[in-house]
Amino acid sequence: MLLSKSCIYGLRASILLAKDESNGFITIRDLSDELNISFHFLTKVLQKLTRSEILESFKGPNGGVKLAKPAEQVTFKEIVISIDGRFYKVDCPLGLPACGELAPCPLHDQWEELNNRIQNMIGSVTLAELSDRQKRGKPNLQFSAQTGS
Amino acid sequence: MLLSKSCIYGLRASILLAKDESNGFITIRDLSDELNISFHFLTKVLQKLTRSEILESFKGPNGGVKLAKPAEQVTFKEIVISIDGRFYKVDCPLGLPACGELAPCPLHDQWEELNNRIQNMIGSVTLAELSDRQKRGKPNLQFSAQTGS
DNA sequence: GTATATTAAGACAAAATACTCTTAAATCAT
DNA sequence: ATGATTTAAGAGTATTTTGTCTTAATATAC
Ligand code: SF4
Ligand code: SF4
Repeated sequence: MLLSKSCIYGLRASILLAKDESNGFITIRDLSDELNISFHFLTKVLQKLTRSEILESFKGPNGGVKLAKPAEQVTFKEIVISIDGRFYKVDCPLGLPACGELAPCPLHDQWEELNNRIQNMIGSVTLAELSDRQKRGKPNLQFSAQTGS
Repeated sequence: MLLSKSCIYGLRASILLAKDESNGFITIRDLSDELNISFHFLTKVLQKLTRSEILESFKGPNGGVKLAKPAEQVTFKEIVISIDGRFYKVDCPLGLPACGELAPCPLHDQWEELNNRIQNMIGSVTLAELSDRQKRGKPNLQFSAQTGS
C-alpha cells in the first residue's frame, strides 16, 4: 500500500473536480456517489484539502467544493501531502544507522532512485493532466468501488 | 510505508541470520535483543518464515532458528511474500477500470515502470548480498530501534 | 524422571486506520 | 423569520495492524 485510502479518495475526488470546467461548486454528495464511497468519510478527507487551500468550499444551497486554483497548478504531490500529512518517502527497510554513505549495500542506490522517481512522478503531474485522460475518455468510464492500492 | 513492520522485522532478523556463518541455531531472544524489538512479536514473524521453509527452527536448549538454505538462495522478495502474504505491488491509486490499455494517463507508464523496478530490485537481491555489507561493516554498527518505512 | 531452555500457538490488549453518525454552522429561497 | 441544503466538526464504531502475555510442546542436561 503506497498511499492511504483517504489519500486515494482525495485524489479521485480532485480529479472529478478538475474534470468539471464550469468552476462552480459540486456537492460532496455528488462526488461520493460517483466514487462509490461514504459521503461522511469523503467529507472529512476533503476538509483537509480545504484547510490546505487546495479546495474551496461553500456551505448552504448551491454550495459544495471546487478547486481553489486552476487544475494546471495542483500537483498530485500537494494532495498527498495535504491528506497523508507527510512527505511521501520510501525508506530503506533495513534501517541501519551510519549506513549508506560509507558502505552502501547493493540496494542503497536503488532505494534512492526509487524515491527520486516517485517524487518526480507525483510532483510533476497536475490534476489537469490527470483529468484530461478522463475528459477524453469514453463516457461510460466510471470509478470503481475497488481502491487499487 | 512500503512494507509492513512485520516484514521489516523479518528482513532484519534474516540478515542477522545470514551474517552468522556457523550455521548453528540462533535464539529468537538473541535476535530480538539485537534488533531492539519484542521477542514475542518477532517470534510470530519468524514462525511465518519457518512455515514457508525459509527458516528452520529447533526447540529446546541449543535450539533457535537458522536459514533453511544458503543465504545466496534467499531473496528479499521471498521474505516479503512470506510475511506480508501478498505479492508486492504498487497499484495506480486512481483505480479506473478499462483504463490504461486504451488511453493511458500521464502516469500509467511510470506506475508500471515503478513496479518493475521494485520487483526487480527485491527479486534479485539475496540475503547473502545484504549481509555482506554488514559483515564488512564497522563492528559497532547496530540496528536501530526506529523502523524506517 | 525432573528441571531448564527454547520455539509454537493462541488469547488478549493497544494503536492506527477506516468508516459512520449526529449535531452545529452557514447559506439560500421563500 | 422559517425551513431547506450543504459543509464543518467531532463523537463514536469497526477493522486492521501491532504488540504483549500465557500456556503448550519439544528438546536437552543432569
Ligand atoms: S546501505 Fe542503504 S539500502 Fe543498504 S541497508 Fe544501508 S541504508 Fe539501507
Ligand atoms: S491510465 Fe492512469 S488512471 Fe488509468 S490505470 Fe493507468 S495510471 Fe491509473
